[in-house]
Amino acid sequence: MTQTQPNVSTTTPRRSAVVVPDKPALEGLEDKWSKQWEADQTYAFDRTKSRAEIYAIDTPPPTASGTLHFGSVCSYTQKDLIARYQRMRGKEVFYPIGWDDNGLPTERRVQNFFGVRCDPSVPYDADFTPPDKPDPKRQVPIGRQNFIELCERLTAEDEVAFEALFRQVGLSVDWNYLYRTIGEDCRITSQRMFLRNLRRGEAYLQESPTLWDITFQSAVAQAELKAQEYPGHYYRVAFHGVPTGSTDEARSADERVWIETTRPELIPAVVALIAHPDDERYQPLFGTTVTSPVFGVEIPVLAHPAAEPDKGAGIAMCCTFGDLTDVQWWRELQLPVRTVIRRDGRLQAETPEWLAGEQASTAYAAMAGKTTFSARGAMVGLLRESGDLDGEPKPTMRMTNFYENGDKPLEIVSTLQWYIRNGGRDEDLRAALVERGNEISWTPAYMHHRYTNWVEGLNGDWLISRQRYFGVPFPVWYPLDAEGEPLHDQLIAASEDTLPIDPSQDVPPGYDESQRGQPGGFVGDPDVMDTWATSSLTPQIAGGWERDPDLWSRVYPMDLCTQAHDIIRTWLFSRVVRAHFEDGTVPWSHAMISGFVLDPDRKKMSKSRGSVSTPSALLAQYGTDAIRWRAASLRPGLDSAFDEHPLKDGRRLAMKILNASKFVLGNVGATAPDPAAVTQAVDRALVARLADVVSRATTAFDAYDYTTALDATQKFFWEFCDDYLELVKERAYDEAGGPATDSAKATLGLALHVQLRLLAPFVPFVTEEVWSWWQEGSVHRSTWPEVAELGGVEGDPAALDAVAAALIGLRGAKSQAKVSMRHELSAVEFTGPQAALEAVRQAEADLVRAGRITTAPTYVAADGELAVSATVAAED
RNA sequence: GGGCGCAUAGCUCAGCUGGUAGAGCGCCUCCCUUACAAGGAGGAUGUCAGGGGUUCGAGUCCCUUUGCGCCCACCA
Repeated sequence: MTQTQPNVSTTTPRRSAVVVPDKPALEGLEDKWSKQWEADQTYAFDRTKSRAEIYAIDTPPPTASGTLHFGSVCSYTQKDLIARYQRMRGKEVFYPIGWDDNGLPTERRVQNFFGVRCDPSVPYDADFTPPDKPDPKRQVPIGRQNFIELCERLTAEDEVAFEALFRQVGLSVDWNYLYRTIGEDCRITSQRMFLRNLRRGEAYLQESPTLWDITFQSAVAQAELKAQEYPGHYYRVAFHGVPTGSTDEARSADERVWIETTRPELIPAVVALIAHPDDERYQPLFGTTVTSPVFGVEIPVLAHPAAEPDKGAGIAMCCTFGDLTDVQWWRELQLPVRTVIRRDGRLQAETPEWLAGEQASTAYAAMAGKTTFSARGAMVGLLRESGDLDGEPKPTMRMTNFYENGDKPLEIVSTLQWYIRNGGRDEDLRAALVERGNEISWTPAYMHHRYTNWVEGLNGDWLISRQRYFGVPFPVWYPLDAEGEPLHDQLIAASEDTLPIDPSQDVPPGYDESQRGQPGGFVGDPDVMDTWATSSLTPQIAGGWERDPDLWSRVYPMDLCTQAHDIIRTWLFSRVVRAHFEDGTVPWSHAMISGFVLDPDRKKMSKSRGSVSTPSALLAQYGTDAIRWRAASLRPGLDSAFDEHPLKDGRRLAMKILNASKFVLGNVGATAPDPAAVTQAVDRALVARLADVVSRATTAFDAYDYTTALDATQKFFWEFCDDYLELVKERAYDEAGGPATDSAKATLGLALHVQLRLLAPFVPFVTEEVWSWWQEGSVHRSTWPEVAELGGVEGDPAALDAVAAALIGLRGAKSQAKVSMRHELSAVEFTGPQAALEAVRQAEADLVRAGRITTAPTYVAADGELAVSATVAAED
């Protein structure tokens, strides 16, 4: 990474000449200034600063596969507000970003984009070119290396486009620190941390039932589940009592036990019937056996408290595996494994060994090789034939687990997988990780509950292996025994100094390539790590952990983590886990959680429903500053419905900044900010009010409350334009000059100088443009305004309100009379409390000119609000 | 079923430690005014979801009901 000295200017010397364009415009500002910022390295991180001077931000690496939607732009902008504020407060902001390009989303995009699919059995083809017209129905099988090359190619293209978009959004990230989660540094970091976890026993390999997506043919983690309603039927099916082992001599072979199931195709995999221990209906059966319908397999009837008496028939068929309750029963009751579902979701082709006898194997042949759906149909036919199906199936909607990006229900398959401990199976660890959550300060505070809730509800460790291709490989090999079977308990871990490695290409120490896959030789771990296993290390990746100890010592633990609330359970939690194990810390002291931007009908925006508002079009139409202004008005944590109307307001503000600044600097000729020249009462009142705004905006920003900071700032700005500017412009124009004119010009210069800086985090392009007309350096490297720089100007903010009310009263008189604002007024009378009248009297000269009052106003003391009456002069 | 959030003008929302209801948009009326017509000025608009309680006083605090949303659990 290149290290460049940023363009820092703590003082903001005025340009020798003020250059104001005749017709200032918003168009082109994004292009102009993003190029200039790059050229000047305005946001480059100065790594010579100490930890205390640095503000470090961990920001989500966006998935470059796919399009960015409006909500993401808002979310990234909200983080950027904090970054820009902290930078202006004098912090050296460490604000890197990366692309999360490995993982299933990329693979899926590549499959669709090129019309291919990965088949590891296909050999590498150096001359492979993807089909001209991708056919989603007939994806071309290609080898693993070819597939990875296509992933590399497409992500590289996507990332170029993404960087351009992010620059257009005006994020003040330091692009010199850009990382890719599939890049070499990331692979090293990810593998190194895995090896550390492995050495300490925090990562382990285990064969166990796993939630399995049959479409992607990979295990998925608990955090990636979504529960959805899925239509099905209840089938009432008979199991048969048998005399053997029965305590009840009266039982006969045709005695029936009725169960209800939604998955009759799993009857070949049944290992027990289970009812609640207190369920009187089934107590006589506990300890006996029954036989399954059609197949006649003898299975025990057992008691377990997880069985619910009021569900179905109250007695359940336990299969390996139909659902997570089956897994619990299998584990706690020590039942055998009888797997019939293959990893592709079909029933296995060969008749399982426990289905003994002619009848059973004939029956199974009707289901073999079929999908669960077809096999279910076949099984129902068999049950009807044997008379073991009672009545007609009853339709039902049941909640079923899906992979969050999948559309077929998950199966449960017993497989060998890598896990990282996360407290899901360990009370002490869980408590420690809950405690880590308490060490973080949360914005909004209630998001902390989401974290605690999730950690306390974990029911298993974190499954990190995926049976996929485009990801970080596990840096381990396994020796093969004399039969060529891998010895998983004797794994060979790579040493840290050889990373990154790919065990399918690299050879473990003591072996050579010819021994790969040979009996007595070795084999590489075939899986890759899940995306989250790598992105859980973004603080380490960005901060140079083990790669750049000097950098690491200056940025870690970081100050801020920013993200949306949907990934608290994944990204946020997983980073806490990794940091807890490696460093015994939380990775950052503060978490700011953003909400979603929803469809206008308040549904979650989704690409499939075609409702994603493309940010590019909106950015082009309204300008980046308008979009950012909108983002800044969305409070952390709260979802909001997409609405195009406010974007116009944002644009209006940006235009107003441009025009008001042009007026103040060009037409009026405001002078350099100089508090000492502010002498007039109304001018002092304005500065006093501005001091209050500075104070409020600063307090709000310090509390990550950017909406309040924006609110206070823009409210003042509009009043500044509508009232103060209108009021004093004649005085400021006055060619005769004098202290009163000097005071107006100085006040305008001072107010603009402060307001541009208050607005800079929100609308960086237009403020930078105006700043460049009269100041040196970037407004984004100038110092955040402080009350002290207003020179202790004493003023009464209430006086400003009184004068503004007077001016509004004068305009109201003209508006009611339906005449132009240029029209003259006479017989003006101000009525109100003494203090307000006094303030108005002090600004009388300004009011007379601004209101075109032709006769001396009169003042009448009275209770209540300040009121104005006036006579509109007759039309000419 | 557990947890969290929300309910204020037609719309989107602000109202901090309780003290006479606010903003923007939209709407109505007016104004081509030498910063701004993709503008400007003026104006109207509310049983603060319902019901209790504390208090001199409640949009704000407590209890409760209802409705909506999110997270988690729910697969026989």
